[in-house]
Amino acid sequence: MTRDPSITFAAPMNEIRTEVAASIVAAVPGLVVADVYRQLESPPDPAMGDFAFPCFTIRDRFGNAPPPAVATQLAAKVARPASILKVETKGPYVNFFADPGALAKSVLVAAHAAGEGYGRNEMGKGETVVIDFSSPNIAKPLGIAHLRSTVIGNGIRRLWQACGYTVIGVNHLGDWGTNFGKLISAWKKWGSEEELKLKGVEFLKDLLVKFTETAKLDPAYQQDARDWFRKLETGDAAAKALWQHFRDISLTEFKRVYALLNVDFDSWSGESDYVDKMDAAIKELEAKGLTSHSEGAYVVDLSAHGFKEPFLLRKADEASLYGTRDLAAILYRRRHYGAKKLIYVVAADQKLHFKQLFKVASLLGLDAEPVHVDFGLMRIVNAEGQREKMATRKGTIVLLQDVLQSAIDRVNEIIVDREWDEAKKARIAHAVGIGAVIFNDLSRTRTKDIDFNLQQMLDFDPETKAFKGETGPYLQYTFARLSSALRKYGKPVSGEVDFKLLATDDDKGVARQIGRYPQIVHDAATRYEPSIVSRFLIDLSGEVNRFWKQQRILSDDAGLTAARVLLVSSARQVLRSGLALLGIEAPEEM
RNA sequence: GUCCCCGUAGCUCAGUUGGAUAGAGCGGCGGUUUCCUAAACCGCAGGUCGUGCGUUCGAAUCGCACCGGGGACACCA
Repeated sequence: MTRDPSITFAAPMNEIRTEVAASIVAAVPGLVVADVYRQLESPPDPAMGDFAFPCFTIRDRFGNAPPPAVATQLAAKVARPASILKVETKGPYVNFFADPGALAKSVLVAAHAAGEGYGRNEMGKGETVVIDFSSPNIAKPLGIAHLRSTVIGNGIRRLWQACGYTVIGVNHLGDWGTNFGKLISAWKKWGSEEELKLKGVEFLKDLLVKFTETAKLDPAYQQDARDWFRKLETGDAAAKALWQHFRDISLTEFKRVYALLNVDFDSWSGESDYVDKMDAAIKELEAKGLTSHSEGAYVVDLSAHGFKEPFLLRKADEASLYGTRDLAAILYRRRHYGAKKLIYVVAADQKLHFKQLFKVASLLGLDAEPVHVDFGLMRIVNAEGQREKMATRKGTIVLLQDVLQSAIDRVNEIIVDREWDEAKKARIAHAVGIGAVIFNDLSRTRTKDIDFNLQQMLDFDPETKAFKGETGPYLQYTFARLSSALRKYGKPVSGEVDFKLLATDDDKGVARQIGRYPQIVHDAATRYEPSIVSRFLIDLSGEVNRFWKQQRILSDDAGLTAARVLLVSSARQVLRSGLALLGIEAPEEM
């Protein structure tokens, strides 16, 4: 599916690939270009060629000869396409070596023509998707665990935009529920406007923790909290005013962190916005006869659909649950935005919840595709050396703001001697520090759990004062190097150059990576996997830096310089574009 | 107990959806700068792909079983 050749967009490598497939089909009657195209692989080592055709499946057309013999016969029959330099047999494979000039031309003409739009496609033209991400709980500080949903969601949002979709980014704030009964109850007992002003959300969290501990010993507290939540849900003015106050304080703090991360949302409607839509959703369920009572609660029985547990609509005390609000929200998003796809970027521990939710929604006839994009948990290693889920109540929370700040501090150590004014230093420290943190998260497959480790997150050598290895700063550094060379060049980049001059393996290595980009964007979007972009940018930067060491861009040879300037400017453009997809800035200098 | 995710070099991870000799980064050892940013580049060392069966011309990749880590399993979100 990710290699569906019917999806066409500016993917220059695919043109040469099609030529290769056509040449094989011409040599072996009966084969279909699309099939052969799909079977073409990239050899594990560029020294083995650019495209490889495995001969295992066409043995029957060669008298069931062993694959290596088939390869030899096929190679002899293939008419070499124009953009292919040579055709070689290696074991069961027929390998095609793209002509460096032809490869460079096909890639760079496309990249230059598309400009900043290179890599985008029109797959989703006219369609809308809603993506729910970040979605923190009010009255708890943003912890490092919130980083995952925020940056993965932001990445997916940008990827789908790059595929032509209209994307609505929703921050579904956790601003409703029994917790707020507890919080109000706690506030009535121990609240202090002064402390709240001083400590902000941290103070609200302390109140909740204190309440939870006290309530363990005295059940009367629980009852008080339930009463307060009921008042809140039935519109009690005093309760509502306090809730609004806590919400405002939290939001102000959250927005500061989002600004640091360069993340924004189209909608901030949280759970509370669906309180007045829950009854309508429940009525729809009732109209279809899907509701029932069980153990005092009001539920949707899902046992006929392979679920042991029912979907809870109302608790025994009539109070709503987050599932009820999620149900109202999913219907609203489909109807209000006309979305064909509803994406939820939420940790893997909620898989069951979303399976149930999606099932209930489909029983109501939801005609959109809901997708739970799950990701691994951020774990913390506790005092006994055991991994466990981070939890606000256990105090095992690392503040996101603190992590971001220490990243920025480290960059400041590096650039302290640069001859820049303070504003510029601050700007670059911010871009690079935040880039390090975001990339660290987005560079691994999203379903894997992560052990929180600040040291590892900010892989930093105090001796040389530098970030090392496969990091955000590595990509930014590569970008800055290229920017520097182009600044020095100082002239407009021409798209009309002699591509044959880009003849070295180093030139070809860079061009090949640039050519992969459109397919990378497509694959990363359809697999909801920003790390595909991250890995690609590492590969591209590796090629660029190897090139940088081995070759010169600016030289006395005007023709070669012009060609290499085009190559390098395209690479730089892809770096900036790819980093932007990940939500990472690309400073010109660092 | 049932279900889900993960297990690849000392550490952190890739592995083109079943193909060639399993690749990077960090850490270790050794190199590279009269020249566009050395936050870089090159080389060396380091692997029974958790274990065992099976499917296949071919398995890190698919199936089954087991081991280890994490998570979920109705009135929290």
